[in-house]
Amino acid sequence: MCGSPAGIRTPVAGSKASRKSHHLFNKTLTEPLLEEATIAPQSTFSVIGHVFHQGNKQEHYRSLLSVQNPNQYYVITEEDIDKLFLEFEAKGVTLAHKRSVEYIITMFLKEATKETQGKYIFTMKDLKDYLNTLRSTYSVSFYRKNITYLKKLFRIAGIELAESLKAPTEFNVDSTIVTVDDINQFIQLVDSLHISNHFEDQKRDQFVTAMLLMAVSGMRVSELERVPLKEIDFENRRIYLKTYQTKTRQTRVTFFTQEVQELLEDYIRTYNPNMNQPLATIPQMQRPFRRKSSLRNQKLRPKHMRKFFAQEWDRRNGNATIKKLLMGHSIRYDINALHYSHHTVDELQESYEKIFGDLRFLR
DNA sequence: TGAAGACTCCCTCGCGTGGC
DNA sequence: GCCACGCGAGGGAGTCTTCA
Repeated sequence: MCGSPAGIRTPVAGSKASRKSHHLFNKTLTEPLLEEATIAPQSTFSVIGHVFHQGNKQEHYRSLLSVQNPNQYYVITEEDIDKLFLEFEAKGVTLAHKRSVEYIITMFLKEATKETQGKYIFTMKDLKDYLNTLRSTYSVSFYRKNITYLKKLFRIAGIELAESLKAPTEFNVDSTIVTVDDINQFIQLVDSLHISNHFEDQKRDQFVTAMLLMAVSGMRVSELERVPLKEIDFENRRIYLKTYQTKTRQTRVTFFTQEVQELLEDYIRTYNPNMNQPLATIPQMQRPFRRKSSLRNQKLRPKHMRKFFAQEWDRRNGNATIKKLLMGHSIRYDINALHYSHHTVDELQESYEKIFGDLRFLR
């Protein structure tokens, strides 16, 4: 193992350092291969040939190494890393996702390998130690992520260990239960901050309206951010989400209650916001939870509004297929929804009214 | 305040299995 | 051999926290 267990979080988490290390993914391999490279104090390597072998890539790289036991080493080249990221670029993944994979790969290369002129070399023991450290330091889900992208890199590099890497299956599910009372208490808490001048009028109204809109429509925070106010059909209480506005790239329609309709209209009348902008952005929704300790220490977050929608729909015995359609859940394996249970927008809204028509929070 | 880091959520894919 | 089904792995976007 090349790094100390405690060293994983700090050096890589240092954003400046990790940003600098991104040169890994842009550099092309031009240097002579492994000339007089040293891997570890006890192991000396030197180039013994530059002939490209058509067979196993790892054998080829090992053939370039003059070591006592070449088979115990695994080699990752910058070209392998470039190939990994070429795939992401070709797919057009988001910058955030690319960065998160870069972070995982950089962490591995830095902590578990030795770099010599554009080559990253490690042993099985290095890998085992690294994985043990990861497993004991981070959550299961983050450990799983690491396994996923290391496997991908190993496959590209022709490292057979890829097929031996298995991640634990368990993962954490946020099973927070959210009721009308929970949301009422939350609003009271916000109002207490408002009264004590910790919340400006507009901020309070924007925050509460946005939270309730998500609670009654089932929209995600990111979806709320992508819908300009002018695209909300206030009169009919409908929101048509386009492909670029949803997480799943599927269009859908969702609805909101009369109470939220009144809140939205009041907000617009009172503050005259830019109708080309959304009701609230993600930072505007998140910041109060960081800034205000009483909000920070309670259980609800913006994402729980969508959970409330799903849970309250069930508590009121709403139709499961319609819930899927309103929330934008996949119906790929739902034969009923896919082939038989089709609904017009009016029918969906009629069902919505039956279930959520009397839903109110502010009494 | 924005970006990075550390997760969480949930959709899709692929493979194994069992019934016909 | 085909098909339906279930399940776990893979994968990528979303969300929240931390940091400079």
